Formats: sequence, C-alpha cells, structure tokens
Amino acid sequence: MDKNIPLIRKLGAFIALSESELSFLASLHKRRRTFAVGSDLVHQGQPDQAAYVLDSGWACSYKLLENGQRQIVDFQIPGDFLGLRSLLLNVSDHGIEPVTDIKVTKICATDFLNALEHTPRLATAVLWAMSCDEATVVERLVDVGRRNSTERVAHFLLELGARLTLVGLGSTDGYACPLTQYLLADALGLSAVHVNRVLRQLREEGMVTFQNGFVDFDNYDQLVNFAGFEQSYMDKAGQLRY
Amino acid sequence: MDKNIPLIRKLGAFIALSESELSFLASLHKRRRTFAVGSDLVHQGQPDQAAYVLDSGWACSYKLLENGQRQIVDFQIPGDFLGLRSLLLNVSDHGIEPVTDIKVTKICATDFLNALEHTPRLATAVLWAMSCDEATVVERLVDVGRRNSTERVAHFLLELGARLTLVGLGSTDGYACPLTQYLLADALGLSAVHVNRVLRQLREEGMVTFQNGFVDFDNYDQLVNFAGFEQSYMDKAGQLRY
DNA sequence: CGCCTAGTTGAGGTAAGTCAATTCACGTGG
DNA sequence: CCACGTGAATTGACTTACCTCAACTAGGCG
Repeated sequence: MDKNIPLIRKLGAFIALSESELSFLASLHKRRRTFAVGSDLVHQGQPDQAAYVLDSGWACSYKLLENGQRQIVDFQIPGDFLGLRSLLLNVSDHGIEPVTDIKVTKICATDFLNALEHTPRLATAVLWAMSCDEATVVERLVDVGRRNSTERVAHFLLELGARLTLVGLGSTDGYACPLTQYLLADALGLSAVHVNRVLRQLREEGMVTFQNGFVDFDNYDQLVNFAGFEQSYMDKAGQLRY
Repeated sequence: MDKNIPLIRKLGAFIALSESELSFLASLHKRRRTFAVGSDLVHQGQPDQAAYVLDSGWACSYKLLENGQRQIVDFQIPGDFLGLRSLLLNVSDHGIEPVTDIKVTKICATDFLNALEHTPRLATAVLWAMSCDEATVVERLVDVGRRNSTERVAHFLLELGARLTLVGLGSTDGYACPLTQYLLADALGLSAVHVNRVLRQLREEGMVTFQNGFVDFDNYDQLVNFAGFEQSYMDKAGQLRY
C-alpha cells in the first residue's frame, strides 16, 4: 500500500502494520492542510483538540517567555507528530509554527482516542513515537545544560542528521537544512551572534559547513568525536519489537 | 479499593478506572523492591526490559557525558513512572538512581505490552502520564535554555512544589525536599557553588528558603511573579477527560 | 577523634551575551 | 532597470553572568 506516506513509514518501522491498521492510517489522510511560513498552527495557551502529522516540510514547537525570549523545544521533520503531547493535556503548553511551507494531516482528538481504544497495537506504536520525541527533547536538554556552545552546535547538527537519515533525507555527507541561525540560537539557548561565530569556527576547522540551506559534514568522524555523539541512540528506530 | 496506591491515585486522576482495571493495577503490586541511596536502578546504556513505579521516596534520571559531567533530566516523586521511556526503545539511554531510599514496583516489558493491548483505556492513561513527563522535561529545557540562574532556581522550586501538591506532598507554604545543592546544580545546568549563591539571594530577598531538607515559600506570590511561573500548567492533572 | 559530605564564601577568569555597524541576497514597486 | 526595504549573515568592541579554584565551617558517624 502507500508505503511512502511518512506516518506509515514511521510507525511501520516499529511494528508490522496489519491491513486494517494500514487502511485506518491511510484513511486519516483525507484531512490534509497546508500552512505557509509565518502562520502558526497552534498558539501557546490555546485549548486545542487536534494534533497533526507532518507530511512535508519542517516545523518547530516552542515556548515563549514573558520577557519575549523563546525556547524552541524541537524541530519536526516529515513523519513526525505535531502537538501530540497537548492532545491529552487540555491546553497546548507550547506553540507550533512552520519553518518552511508545510503539508499536514489533521487528527482530531476524538478520532485519535477512538483509534487508541480499537487498535491497541497502534497505541503501542504511538507510545513508541512519543518515546522518541521525548528522547529528542532530553538530548536537547543535555546539549543546553552541559555542553559548551561549540559542542552543542556540533552535537545538534549530528543529531538532526541522524534523524533525517532515518527518513531518507540525509546521510553522513550532510543534508538540506532550512533552518536559520536565529532558529538554531533559539533551539540551543544561545544568541544568534554567537551561533554565527561557532558555525564559522566549525567550518574553519573543517568539520561541518552550515551554509545556503545545506549542512555538509566535511569530516564526519572528527565531528562525531568532537561532539561526543553517541551514534548508538539512532537505535531508537528500525527496531521491530514485535 | 486501594486508593492510596500512588499509581492508582495518579492514573485515577485522569480516567475513571473500572473494577477490572483497578484489580489489574493492584495485582502489579506484588513485585515490590527497595533501593537504597547509592544503588542505581538502571545504568545508562544497559539494555533493560523493565520499568518501575515509584511508591515512596524520590529518584532522579540522568545522562552522563564523556567528560564526567552529568545532566539530571528529571526528579521522580511518588506515583511517577521510572524508565517508562526506555521500555519501548531497546536500550536505556539514561541512568536512574535513588535520591532517598525508595520503594518501587517492577513492571516487566511483556506484562506492560500485554496490558496495553488488553486494557486500552489504561494505554490512554499511560500516554497521558507520559505527556506529563515530557511536559516536565520541556519545562526544564526552558529553564536551562532561557532563564538566568536566579529565575531558573526559583521556577524549578515552584514547579516541583506544584507537582508535589498534586500528590498531597506540598502546598503554597512549601514542602519537604531531600535534594542537595549538588543535585539541583546537575538538574539546572549550573555549578553547585552558584546554586548556593542563588539560594542565598532568594532567601535574603524573602522569597524562598531552601534549607535543612525543606523548601519554605516565604512569599509565594512574589516568587511566582519573579520566576514568571505559569500556574495554569498544573492543569496537567486533575482533568478527568472521560 | 578524625573523616566525609554538604554547605558557604571570596577572588579571579572566561565563555557567551549585548550593542552596533556592515554586507549580502532577495523581492517589490516606481 | 534601478531604488529601496527587509531579513539573514557577519564581524568587532565591550560587558557580564556564571565558572573554577580554593579555603573554610558545620554536622554525622564509625
């Protein structure tokens, strides 16, 4: 069937989907929408009863502080859920905005809860997807809490590469990356000015080049070593547990 | 029935549990274990097929870096799951250790997956619990990424208070807190020395006193205001959705 | 009595922030 | 076709929040 629907590819990497599960997932794909850069999908604090699956493009989820600063919690790439967490809590505790123009599939809360009850193996798969999301946030926390700016940027670019590789959008050579230095700064708890300096340093040392919408790993092994990147945790995916 | 089993109280806050669900949860409570301070429950990188529920005491989950630093990801209080995330991923990407002597209930992976398949409403409740966990980690990320040290400590103490209040272990007056300044430092991405200075400052300004195993909110409202604490996100719990 | 852990405080260093100016790529409208 | 505006990236000069090192105190316990 539609093996190239991002969500199916993603969940299918964890469990073998039955015919009925596949058709259920495919049926979701009727509610498709498009969002352009600049138009938020979800506003922080807004009560919402819907989540989305990202079909194409990049998005980011973030939290705003009173003083106008913001912390980007995570970037989402095709196949990822958007706003899954706020589906069970009653209010979205974070905002979501497109990084590029995006296509999404909407999932209503009621449909979602129904699906959980009637296709329990899907529920397990969703739980797994959520575990992956959480692992990503944890990785970000470690970046921000305990790595200096250079390691932090290096580690982040590697991790993003690993995630993209899993969905066929990257390799150890690099990947297309629509992020700006400002977005990077907000995700990594740095100032944009400093991100710029760090990127220059990494480029001059011949490890990564972040430029013109592309990340090029000039020396992947050296970068991995420098950032203390644990490649093993890519294990997150591709493990058919049952 | 055993309404004071922490897990039942926790999940029961989200869904109304049926008799069979209750008895299933109660049946879990045969596999109880005790861990003393200093004995890790889970080692980072160890493949594990079990999670736990914390019945009494405090624990923390953390990640170690190559350079010997560590980042505490979250503290767990009675009723919380331990290692839930690593149950579906194959390897535990983090370590877990007791903060105090603790009592836990062990949950094997197979039992857990079985339960998900056969009691779908429990699956939903677990998903909700996981959403709460993730929200906590996100809050920590915002602390570390975008708040200065004083706001960060203040916000953290408030958030912990809110969580403890939900399980009857705290109030706006304060709570018993077994954490050391070193643990606080590892959780907040600060040095222990600096944590000490910040705590002194908060104490001298009459907002919180962190001393002798207790957190006393000397001026709750002022502290909330200073830290930019959103009380509403306590909404996470107590919402019987269906 | 002496050791160990937790907490406290001071002095000095540095990584990263802020402010500000400049360049470049780009679209858009006159 | 050029003038203009706008968002992204770049670089320098200066400031500062937090870290490191180090010394010291106080309580708990074998």
